[in-house]
Amino acid sequence: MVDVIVRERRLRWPIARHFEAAIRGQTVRAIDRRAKYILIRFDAGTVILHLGMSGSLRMIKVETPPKTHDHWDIRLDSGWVLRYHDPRRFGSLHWTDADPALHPLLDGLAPEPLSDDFDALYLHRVTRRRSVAIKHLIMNSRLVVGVGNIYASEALFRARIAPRRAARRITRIEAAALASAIKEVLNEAITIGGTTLRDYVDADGAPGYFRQKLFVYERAGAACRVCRSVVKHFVQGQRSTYWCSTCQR
DNA sequence: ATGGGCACCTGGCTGC
DNA sequence: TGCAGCCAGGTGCCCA
Repeated sequence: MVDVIVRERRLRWPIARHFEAAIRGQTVRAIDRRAKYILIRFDAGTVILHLGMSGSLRMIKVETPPKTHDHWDIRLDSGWVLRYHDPRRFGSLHWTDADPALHPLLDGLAPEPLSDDFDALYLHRVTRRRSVAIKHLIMNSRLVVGVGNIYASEALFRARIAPRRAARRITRIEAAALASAIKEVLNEAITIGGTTLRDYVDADGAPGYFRQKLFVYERAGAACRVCRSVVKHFVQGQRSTYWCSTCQR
């Protein structure tokens, strides 16, 4: 049976008034994930949470005093607490008593990138008749999920595709290379614990080591690890893009 | 339907 | 040392 303490309701969306009452006294049945949303399933419904840019979850003992930006706790009978910390408050916390797949935040999300549903054929199909830059497209969660700003640049580098290319100009062969590159980048990053740029740590406090594997992200001005040309940087849709104009076409 | 831009925040770093 | 300005790992929403 869990108890819930909310200290700060003002996340990306305000935490609903009925949130605590909805889950108090229930038992956690399963933990799942859809795109970057974490799902905590109870008998009567599901908690849907997102870490945003700066959110983190930690299991701590109940007597540990909360720090600044520790916005909510889910307290377990065992004396352990799942505590959410998020300085920028871009994360979110929702409750649904319906099928979470039908929740507005999850309904309409693209297939899981590591599943068989996400493949060359799918990616080629969704790029048809779209003029948006390919980098922008692979960060659109209705078409591709799991690819944030770092992995977008990295996947395009591996697929040798220039980030500003119009999606509709991507060939079948390139779509295949890109779908593979996305799977590869995500799999490798997950295996070594993600990407720590500044302060990201996992649940045990360990940093992710994918930063050492980055080919272009945050390497502007440095030599391309493949061809030794200078890695370039520009701002695309308010986000930093990094690429090698020799390797990527 | 698609695409572009903005919004939500704090903190860390840089340069004056 | 202080402070202003800029940038950041995400993504939904509004408007053209």
